[in-house]
Amino acid sequence: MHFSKLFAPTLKESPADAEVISHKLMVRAGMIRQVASGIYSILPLGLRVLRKVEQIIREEINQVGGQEVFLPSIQPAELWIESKRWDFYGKELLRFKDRHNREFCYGPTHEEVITDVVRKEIRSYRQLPVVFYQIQTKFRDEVRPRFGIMRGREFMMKDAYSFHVDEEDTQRTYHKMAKAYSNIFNRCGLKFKQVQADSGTIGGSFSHEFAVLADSGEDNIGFCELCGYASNVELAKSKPSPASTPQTQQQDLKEVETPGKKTVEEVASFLNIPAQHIVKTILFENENGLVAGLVRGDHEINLIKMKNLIGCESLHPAEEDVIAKHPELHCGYLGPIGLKIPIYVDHEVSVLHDFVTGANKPSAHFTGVQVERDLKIEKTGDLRTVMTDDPCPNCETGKYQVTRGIEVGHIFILGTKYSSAMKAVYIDQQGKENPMVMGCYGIGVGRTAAAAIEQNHDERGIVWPRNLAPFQVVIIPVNYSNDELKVVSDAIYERLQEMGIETLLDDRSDRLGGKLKDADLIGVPLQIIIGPKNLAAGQVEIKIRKTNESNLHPYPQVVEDIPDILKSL
RNA sequence: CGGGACGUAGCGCAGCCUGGUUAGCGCACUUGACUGGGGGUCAAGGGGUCGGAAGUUCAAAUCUUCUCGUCCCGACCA
Repeated sequence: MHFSKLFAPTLKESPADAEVISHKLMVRAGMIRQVASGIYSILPLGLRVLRKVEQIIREEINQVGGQEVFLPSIQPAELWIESKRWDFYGKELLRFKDRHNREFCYGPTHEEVITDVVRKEIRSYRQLPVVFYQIQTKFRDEVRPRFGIMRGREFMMKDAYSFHVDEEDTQRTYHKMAKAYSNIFNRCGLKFKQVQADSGTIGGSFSHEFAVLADSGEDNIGFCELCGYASNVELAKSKPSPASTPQTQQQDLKEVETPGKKTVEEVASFLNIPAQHIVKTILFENENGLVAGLVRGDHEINLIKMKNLIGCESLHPAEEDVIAKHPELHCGYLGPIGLKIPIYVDHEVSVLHDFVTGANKPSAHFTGVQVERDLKIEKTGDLRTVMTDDPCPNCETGKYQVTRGIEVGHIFILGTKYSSAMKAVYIDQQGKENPMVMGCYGIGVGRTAAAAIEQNHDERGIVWPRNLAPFQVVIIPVNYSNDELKVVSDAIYERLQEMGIETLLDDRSDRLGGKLKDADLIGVPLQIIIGPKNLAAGQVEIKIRKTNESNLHPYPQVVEDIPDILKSL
């Protein structure tokens, strides 16, 4: 490709509306342009990268028996009504009507459609298992799209679905798929972790996320370097402390005045005690009304764990106006004693003695609170979000590291949720009808490319992992209008093309500085710089983008070495 | 959905508070010349419904109201 013919509108300055580095660099490198909030046009350089990701995905998913299909982006409401998700999915589902006034949606995911295909065509256990996948544009009307292509509303996704006779067989495919995912992200040159994850609204029995470790990630990942345990903090288990016996005699319950001291920090410094000796009470609302969660003052309560412990349908932090309807509730002075709603307690609280809680009246707290003596507990369990340096729940001496992660892949075992609702059944060996057991496996294609930039960039621009680079080599003649430089540049270009190496020839009339800046920005792994002085000495300069290392090599022999140099990167 | 901010040339911004001829700057763009190893120099140019609508005023980029768009924080989220 000649650079003069490539549509790569590079920018010197970062766009004002970009926040994270991958977004800035993708726009600056001329890979993408925004069309509307969360909706982007992918320009040639961007598409080349996405195609690389797609191809890697195809190869690995084919390898584990996936068959590629292409399902409609527009889906009829009937299927979603059948699966009960038409009402459940909410505003994120983009809905509209056709000219006959029939309702449709733009597919945010494709369980319904693929299940519909399978139920119509597959009858017997002999035809199972099957794995289908597609790479398709999805639309989710996110409340807040951000970070460019990383969290767009419209986005490219690989989604795969598997159908099985039973859970055990589903697990076999699930594990194969997990391995394929590891291969994919390794080939993409990413540092990632496979972590336990919440299955969210897709539903199902268990699931793993593939998280690329990067500060700009929106998830928190907890992992133990010693034993390898890794989980999204949404459900990362906390290790219960052993029950302790009080060193002195139990204190008596005592009410103290704490005017204006509402936060844990304020109360801790006012009473001159550590935050660990305070227990905070957090109000939530579920389908049955208000409930309270208790965690230690220095801990954060975890909504998902709370929901799981209660076993309720929905759970969210109590709204202010709901709290306002209860005159006995005083925010800042909430406490479990005398509270007339179900109380759920973190197990770290249950081993405490002589702690402080709100007194359920303005400007007062209790000290000397004892769990056994003073609290009426609905249930105790793991309620808090783990933090760095917390003990690992899985091994003896390990500790949690908590870092940010970008969720690039997610795999689920769905069970029979969709097959039951939509009657996707097979006949087993006994001639009996059973719902198929399903698995589902997604990868964000654009997000994977963006995550690769988050992990591989420097102050000059993108440093593409070799397998994702839009071009492997860029040839930069210092002055292409100089005949000798042009002849050599063209010759190298021709030869590399013959060798099947994706090469960009910067034939533009720009000055060298500009061409180098663009090459750095775009992130092509190898630069071949051809200048008059070096060439007169029979040499060309080879520069490695990643390390900025630059070496002179004899021309023309060096051209034949390029494949090896690339492999060594 | 709650809170905050922004919208002026392709991009990045100033001007607005305190209304007053032809609305500026940098980059980019066009033409020419000189240049040619990290965005060079000089000269000459082109490009604007100041997001939109209504209002206040002798006069609106500037003040008011409404509206649309975009971004940030939060809530939410395969």
